[in-house]
Amino acid sequence: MTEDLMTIRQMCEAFDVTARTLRFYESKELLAPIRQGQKRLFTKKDRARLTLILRGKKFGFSLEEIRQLLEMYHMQDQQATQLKTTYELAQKRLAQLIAQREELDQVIQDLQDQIAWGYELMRSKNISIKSSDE
Amino acid sequence: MTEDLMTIRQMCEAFDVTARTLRFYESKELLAPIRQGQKRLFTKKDRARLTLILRGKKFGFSLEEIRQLLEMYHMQDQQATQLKTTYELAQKRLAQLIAQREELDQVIQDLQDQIAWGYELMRSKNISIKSSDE
DNA sequence: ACAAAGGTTTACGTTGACGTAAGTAAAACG
DNA sequence: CGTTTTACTTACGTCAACGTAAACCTTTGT
Repeated sequence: MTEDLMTIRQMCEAFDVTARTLRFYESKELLAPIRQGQKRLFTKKDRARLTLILRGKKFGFSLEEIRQLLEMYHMQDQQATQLKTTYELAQKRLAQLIAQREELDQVIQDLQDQIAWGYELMRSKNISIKSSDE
Repeated sequence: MTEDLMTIRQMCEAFDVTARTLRFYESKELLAPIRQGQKRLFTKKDRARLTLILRGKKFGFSLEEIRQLLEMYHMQDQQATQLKTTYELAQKRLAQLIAQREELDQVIQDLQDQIAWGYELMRSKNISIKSSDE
């Protein structure tokens, strides 16, 4: 049962990141692996956090922004004020994300139109298209 | 009719970017304003491109990636090979964008769940919530 | 016993995307 | 006609997010 602990190397392989990255995240207080002597041991909690970190990164959140969002996960006993602040911050983020999705829909539409246009252009020039396997 | 030309300062105000940014984009061949002596004059085409650049940036495209995508807009007379390459590149991008949208939907869902959880937590602690105007 | 494997800290290097400052030149205004 | 305004080039600075190298432990297999 005590074996939900992972070494740094195992983490690297599981999440496809470098050891440097994990140590860097720790230095920025995004992760807090426990220590066995010198060595880091990453818990389930660390893995959950890392998943969120990597997900956040895909959408252009800075590490500092991610750090703030991560706080929300562990505020059970914190002060009310801070909780409320984070709650409001989360609301703002949500609004941003929804706006971002609308824009993304637009970008996808634009690109699809362009592809259709390019397709016609290619047809008119008799360029064979095929899939891509030569 | 020759007045779809804008100075750098006008561009800055219209798009809320700095002059440095516009010159930087030119140096990276993302923009190609015409010159009147030393001075840059930005055409409608430049503005269309800048719109796309800024839009692309919102979704984490690097300037180099954006540059490649921009090529598609002006390939009318180019070689077929290049056209085909770009066409395929656009297809890949499209797939990426759609995947990104799916992930974004997931992030939005997660955040909404968290907000609901935080809301309950706050209710249980009798923290007043209100809108935010106070 | 000892070398290879895996881990550590410390610290300088790098890349992308600009910021910022210095020093000119041209143009528009009072 | 002098002086602000606007713009230009050149070039060094910056910040985030790591990469990379050096120098060092410690365990583990043979």
